[in-house]
Amino acid sequence: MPIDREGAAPLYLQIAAELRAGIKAGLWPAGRRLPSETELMNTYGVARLTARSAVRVLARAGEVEVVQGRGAYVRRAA
Amino acid sequence: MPIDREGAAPLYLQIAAELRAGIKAGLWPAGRRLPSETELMNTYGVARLTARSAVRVLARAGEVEVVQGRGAYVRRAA
DNA sequence: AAATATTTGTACGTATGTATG
DNA sequence: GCATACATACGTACAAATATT
Repeated sequence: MPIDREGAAPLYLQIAAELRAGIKAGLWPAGRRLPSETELMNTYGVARLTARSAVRVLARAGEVEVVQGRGAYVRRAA
Repeated sequence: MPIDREGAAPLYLQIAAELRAGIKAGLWPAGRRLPSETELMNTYGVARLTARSAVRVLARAGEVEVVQGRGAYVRRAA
């Protein structure tokens, strides 16, 4: 599902939703690393800040753990 | 020509231009290695990312070839 | 062979400036 | 003014490839 640049929701929330859907679908199981910010930039055609903001949404919600120099890792569901 | 931090052009483009000028002036002939990213950092007083970005400009243009663990080598003009 | 140093590659953290709605 | 979004730039950390000792 491509992101909608005209649409209502902010890009970073759309991407966050995509990531959530991917996690739920088992695309990235617990312990797996999410795509890097650079990969998200390329995948969605957004700036790094936007990619970061998306990942941060999941991090704040405790769904992933972000580690400097490594990446964002999926936490096992509680 | 020192780089201009206030100026219009982004630092990495200014440095890229400097490197191009050096190549054209024969400072680094074909096959020679450009200064390393660390050297560029020190020479221009910039961060590594900025030095990298400058070299990448030339690499994308096919003017140099970058090899991990070695450096950026000047290609002979076509 | 092994250890160390050099150099590029990748990745996140942070800050600032600009533009738009 | 504020939130969103892009671009630039510095900082930090670690991995991978290469070169040297």
